[in-house]
Amino acid sequence: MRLTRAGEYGIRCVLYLARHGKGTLVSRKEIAVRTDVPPHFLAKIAQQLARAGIIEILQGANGGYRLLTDPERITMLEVIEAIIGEISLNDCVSRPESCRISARCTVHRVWNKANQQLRATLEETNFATLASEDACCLTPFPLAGDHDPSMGKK
Amino acid sequence: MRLTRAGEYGIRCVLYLARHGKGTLVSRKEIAVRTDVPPHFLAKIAQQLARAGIIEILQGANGGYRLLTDPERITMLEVIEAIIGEISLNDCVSRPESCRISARCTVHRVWNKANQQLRATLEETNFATLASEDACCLTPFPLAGDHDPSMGKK
DNA sequence: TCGATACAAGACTAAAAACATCTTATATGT
DNA sequence: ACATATAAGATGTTTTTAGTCTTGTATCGA
Ligand code: SF4
Ligand code: SF4
Repeated sequence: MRLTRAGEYGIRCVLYLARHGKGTLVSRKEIAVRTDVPPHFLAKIAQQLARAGIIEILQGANGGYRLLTDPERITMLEVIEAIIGEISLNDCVSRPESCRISARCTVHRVWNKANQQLRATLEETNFATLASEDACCLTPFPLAGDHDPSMGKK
Repeated sequence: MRLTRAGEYGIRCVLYLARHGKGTLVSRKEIAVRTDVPPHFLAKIAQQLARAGIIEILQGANGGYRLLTDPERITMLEVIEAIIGEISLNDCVSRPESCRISARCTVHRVWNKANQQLRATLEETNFATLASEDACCLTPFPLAGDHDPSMGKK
């Protein structure tokens, strides 16, 4: 009953990009270092985010990732489900046919309700809100100026 | 982001017992067969439920399990957390120290809220309600009379 | 145009968790 | 005493998670 590491990393990535604004290109290395995510793992996560239409990936020298949408139009639910698939607290929530009594199961109804409620809460939260509040989801210290010359360089 | 099988099985076990009422002794074999849970797996789950004070286990010939509390005083949250531990949607919810920025992380606050909400929903649901509604969480067909001579026998 | 840089894509591996079973011991009713 | 029932934990299998590695492709700029 917990988020996977990949999901957490996906949120960090999108949040980092959101703080830089829609359309700003940021290198994978910078994101990886600043959000404390293994670079190759981030690559895989980014690909899923790209497939979901949340970010765009630019190849080549000076390549990187950038947000395709305004941060306020990206929800936590979107990002998480792009990475780990649709949230389902119990197997019978996403696949009622997996349990033959699901149609008349009172427990099933509770799970459905809880699941829907959880998804709604995550859908209410957008990345503009997350990024604008005073706190931030990044690891290393120099954050304010957004331009650390040591970043983006080997 | 899902319940484990053990958690699901624990709920089935308690619900089956709840339908028989507090204090009624039911053999492990009967519960296992009727709720479609592997008998040895059920044994382990039952031990956790016993440690949590939800059921009592009687050894010896004609042994079995029985509910210690009135079904209306047992919540889904209790049963689930007796099996899988405290619900925690993200690692930082149960162990804020696992992420050094949790104190000032906006994402962390969303998880906390969602987690609390989920636990509240499960806490609202008790087994008297679950057992009294027309549907039931059991697998085999003969349920009404509660006395199937083929059960409890080898 | 060539080399350096940066990401793509998927194969591969290690570790952990989930799921289940097996074995030996203990308790109880007849 | 014996049959029956669970206790407790060791063991085993499978699946998922987490992370790395390798080979290939795209872009920039000297
Ligand atoms: S018994 Fe009810 S809650 Fe359990 S898996 Fe089946 S439908 Fe879902
Ligand atoms: S960055 Fe925030 S949400 Fe992510 S683990 Fe740390 S505290 Fe939790």
